[in-house]
Amino acid sequence: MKASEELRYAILALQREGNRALIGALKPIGVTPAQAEVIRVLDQYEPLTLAGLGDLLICESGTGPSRLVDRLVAQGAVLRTVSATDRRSVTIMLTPSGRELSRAIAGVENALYETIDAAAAGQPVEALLALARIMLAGTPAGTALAQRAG
Amino acid sequence: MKASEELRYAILALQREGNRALIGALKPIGVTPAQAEVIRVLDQYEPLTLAGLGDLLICESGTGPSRLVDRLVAQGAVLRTVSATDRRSVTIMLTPSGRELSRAIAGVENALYETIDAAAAGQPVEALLALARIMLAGTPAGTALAQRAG
DNA sequence: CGACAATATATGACACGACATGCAATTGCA
DNA sequence: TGCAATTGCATGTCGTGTCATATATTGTCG
Repeated sequence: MKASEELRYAILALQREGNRALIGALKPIGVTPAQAEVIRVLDQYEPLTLAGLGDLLICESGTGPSRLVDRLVAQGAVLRTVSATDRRSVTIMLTPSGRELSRAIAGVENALYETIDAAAAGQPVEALLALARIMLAGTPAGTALAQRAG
Repeated sequence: MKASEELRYAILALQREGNRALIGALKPIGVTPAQAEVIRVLDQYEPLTLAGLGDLLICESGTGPSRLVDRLVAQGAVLRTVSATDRRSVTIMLTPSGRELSRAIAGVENALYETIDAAAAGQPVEALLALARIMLAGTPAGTALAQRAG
């Protein structure tokens, strides 16, 4: 198998296995990985419009994460209000319950990052991130990641 | 942002962007990335049972890729017959039309791999693959990848 | 031989993820 | 001012991806 082919499937496999692990870890909290990302982004960047949120999400939902936010509103984690200055756009913020969720999610994520650090110990992770930045240059997900990575 | 956190989101972003690109490239052929993977695996390993196919897929579909195969049967790319020796299991094979699809998919994939090679030129791809193998050790997707990588 | 566990697959339910379309509010420009 | 283009969001549709459950067939053990 070519290196580039194995690379493609390795990325797919890592995403799948990581996501499955994250689903299990987040289950006691009652959120999915996509919902967790929204909550964590809001905790750091709120208030955001729907489009602004979409620009910061890696798991960006095409035209806008309307339905993703729908479910978070339904479970009381975020507040969605029509903007006063532009009645087309909506302002999205965490509720107190959502901020509490964010702290719980942060705990799960930190445990995950320790697992990753242990598995990647002694490996050239920085070089891999450099490769990722090259391949993601100019893409929406790459832009979102660059902005959030600071 | 921690390196492990950026690594997690980089993997997610790479998978998303790569998948979007692949969707577009496969659209003229009329198959999705998941369907393309099934066809390519079958072309190399047929005949397979449903469980055997699932063990070789990176995009493994939990209890079995029944519905994924359903659509390929519906569009005439694969043949699904009940096994003679064990009437519980199913034998899956490509039709001539499916083999033709496989060749078209191979062309799209090769173009993708050239793009990847160009973007990754001079980067430590082997190191990334080594890291991936470590992190995927013991997982279903990792086992599938190891077997297919030969 | 007969109950019972194990196996292979199918199916229902829910939440994405991507694309296309539709609608209301705003902007821009003659 | 009037009206078309644009913007921001919602929604419909399709195909996964994951988990739980159901069904049929086979193997096993008393």
